[in-house]
Amino acid sequence: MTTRSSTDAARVIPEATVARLPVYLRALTALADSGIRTCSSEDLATAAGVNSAKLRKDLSYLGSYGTRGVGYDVDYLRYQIAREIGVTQDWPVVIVGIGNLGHALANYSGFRSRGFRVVALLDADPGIVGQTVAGVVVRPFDDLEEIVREHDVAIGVIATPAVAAQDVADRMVAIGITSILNFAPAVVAVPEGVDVRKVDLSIELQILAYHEQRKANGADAAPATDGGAA
Amino acid sequence: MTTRSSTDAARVIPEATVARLPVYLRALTALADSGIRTCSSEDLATAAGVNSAKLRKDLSYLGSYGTRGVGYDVDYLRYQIAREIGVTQDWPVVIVGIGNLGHALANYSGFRSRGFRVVALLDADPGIVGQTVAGVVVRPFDDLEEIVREHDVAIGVIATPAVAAQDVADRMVAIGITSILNFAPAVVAVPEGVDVRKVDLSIELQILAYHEQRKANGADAAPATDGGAA
DNA sequence: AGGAGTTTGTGAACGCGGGAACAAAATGGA
DNA sequence: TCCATTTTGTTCCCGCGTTCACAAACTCCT
Repeated sequence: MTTRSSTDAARVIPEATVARLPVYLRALTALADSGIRTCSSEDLATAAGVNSAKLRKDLSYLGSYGTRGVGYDVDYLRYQIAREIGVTQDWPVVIVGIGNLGHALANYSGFRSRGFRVVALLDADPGIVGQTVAGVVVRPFDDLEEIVREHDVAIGVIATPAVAAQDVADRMVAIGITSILNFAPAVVAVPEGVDVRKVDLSIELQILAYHEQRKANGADAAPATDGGAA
Repeated sequence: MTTRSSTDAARVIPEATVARLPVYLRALTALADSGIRTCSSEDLATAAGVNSAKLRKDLSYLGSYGTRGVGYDVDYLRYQIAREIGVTQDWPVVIVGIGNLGHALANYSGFRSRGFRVVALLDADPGIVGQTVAGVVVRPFDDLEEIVREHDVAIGVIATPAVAAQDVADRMVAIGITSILNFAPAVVAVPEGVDVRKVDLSIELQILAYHEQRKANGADAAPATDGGAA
């Protein structure tokens, strides 16, 4: 129905679908590494831990990249999803706050292999600035603007203590960063047009604790889990 | 309508609400630390970064803990939410996989301060076993069962490489762990009754990248026949 | 005491996402 | 060529979650 050329970026993809595309991408990479060239929606859905109908609907938002009666070409679909997400190119990223978590993030190889390149590590603590982490020298937080301009950075990662998070976010936004991944246990407010995603380690544990408590409390039934695999 | 006593655990709280309760808890703690004794739903909603109507509806699933015309008693509400989530007691947790991320998790003070106690660090690598991390000696993965029985552990954290994740999960489930927090970039399948939550660092970045790409691609411009080639 | 002003708790409308079921399209065999 | 088989792409329906809007309940001032 909709005329969609291969460079048509005007289609609207539901948020829920966008959040699953990286999972499909990972599953496809795993399949490709196993030497599998073609797969059905059922196969891929199993590998990704979702329902096959949901998978097909998700993929249909991207276009018709499968062949009825046959399935999907693993490499082709992988490329199409990568292109849609935008990870065929490398995204430069800065990490602010080189504590325990920042350390781990700087060393995380999954970033580079999935389309991201850490161009700088920043910290406000003079005791940390100058240290070498993951082969990179930690620079003072005030260098943020220079680094962002030099590498045209659009994505920033906050791994500072909670109290510093809002300040860092404000500074990032002022300099032109438009996407923030926040690991600090704090709500950061940003103006319209800036995306923030948050990852809170203890919140995830608390959610598990809630369900765990209910299991223990006898209760009536199993608390429907989110992605419980079959 | 529903008769709800303070110890009634049969009420069903929507998943979306459960996921926000820890955020409210954090916001309340922040308010309490600022010396604020009472707050309105508007205040708390702002602090938590949500809509006040949503906040009130969420809290209404727990009971009527506010006072009309006045607001909420910060400490009282905080206790009620903590009790509902189940973090008035301490939950013992084991962390498997003491690489970069496991290291950071072991050192993360937010766990202990929010109701969780890391009772053991485990790794399958003999080169890591025996090291002291966060004041705890890393033990061999095979000690899992002994530790889980000794401390009555219900929650396990997986911070291993992707290939090991499913094995570790299977082992955890076999031993009786019923809640898993998975940091490995892999889908883990578990039987019914076991809860799994996953945190994938690069997936979060990929979601940001998708939106970033769309911002760059001519944004919301009217979808002319030709995809904006600007 | 009574009314004005606040703020909570909730009923109802609405929109999004999930899942089943089916039509459309491709392959392969007779 | 034509039919059976397979698997995708899509439509329809349902349930959950979000939001609006308002009645109920409490305080404070006169």
